[in-house]
Amino acid sequence: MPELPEVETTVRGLSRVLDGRRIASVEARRPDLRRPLPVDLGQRLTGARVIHLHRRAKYGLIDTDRGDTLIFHLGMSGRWRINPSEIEKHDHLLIRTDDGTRLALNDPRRFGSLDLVPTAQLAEWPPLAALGPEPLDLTAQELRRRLNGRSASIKLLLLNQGIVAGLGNIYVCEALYRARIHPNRPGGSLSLDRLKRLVPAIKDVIQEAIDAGGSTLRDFASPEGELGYFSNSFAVYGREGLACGCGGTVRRIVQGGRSTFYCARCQR
DNA sequence: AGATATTCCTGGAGGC
DNA sequence: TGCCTCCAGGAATATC
Repeated sequence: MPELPEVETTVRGLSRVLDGRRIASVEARRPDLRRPLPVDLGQRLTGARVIHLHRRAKYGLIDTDRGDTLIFHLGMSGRWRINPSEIEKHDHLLIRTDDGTRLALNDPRRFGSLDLVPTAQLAEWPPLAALGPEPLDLTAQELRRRLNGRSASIKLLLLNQGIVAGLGNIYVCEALYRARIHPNRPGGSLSLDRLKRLVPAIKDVIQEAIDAGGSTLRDFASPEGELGYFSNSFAVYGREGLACGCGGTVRRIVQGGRSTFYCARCQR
């Protein structure tokens, strides 16, 4: 499931083939993903030159010299394929550049999105404006301020993109494990000392995953198609019933309708 | 306002 | 083998 590290890996991969290139053609093969695609997507992108690619939380941002930014979100199952040998089922958007590179955005579950926003108005675009800080920029003091007064579990609060932006289920589970914090702890009750364990744990797990080129669960592949390998490094995620290094056993509970994996012995 | 539940979608896994 | 049910999950939306 693409979280921040997978999106970062995707943006870096796309950057290698898109940065500086002119978009020769755009083909939307269906009118919507989770939302309708911009009706003028092809018209506004065709002929534009890509001048910068970047990322905010789990959004990939492609700036063009026409003053527009193409914003993609990979949802649950989205991935970009570069120079695919053939069009596959669920290739919803096709882009060809002036040097003949072909890109296909493939998203079977269609939880992803595509938007086109004037670059000058990016900061005010509601989905971006609502985001909390990047986890790699976070401090314990800032997180404490954002958790202050919140009674919901730290697990669910870390999934809230308005508090910290870019974390998903996998990396929240892994970060809480590394910080030895029980996922059910009310977020507002965590001491500054515990947040001083948690914030570096978040940064470490995110950075390690970026360095590993993104993890792969079922359906993530970096744009070139090679699989990331961080999933081999999960300490708790998807490991229900297996042993923790402390001698405890990894448990699975459901919070907010989604699975949380943790060790009840070392996470308190 | 915050907490909680529901919704979207497909493919893969597991049961029988 | 085939049919069925369940599950995965990000974020918008609805409801209390």
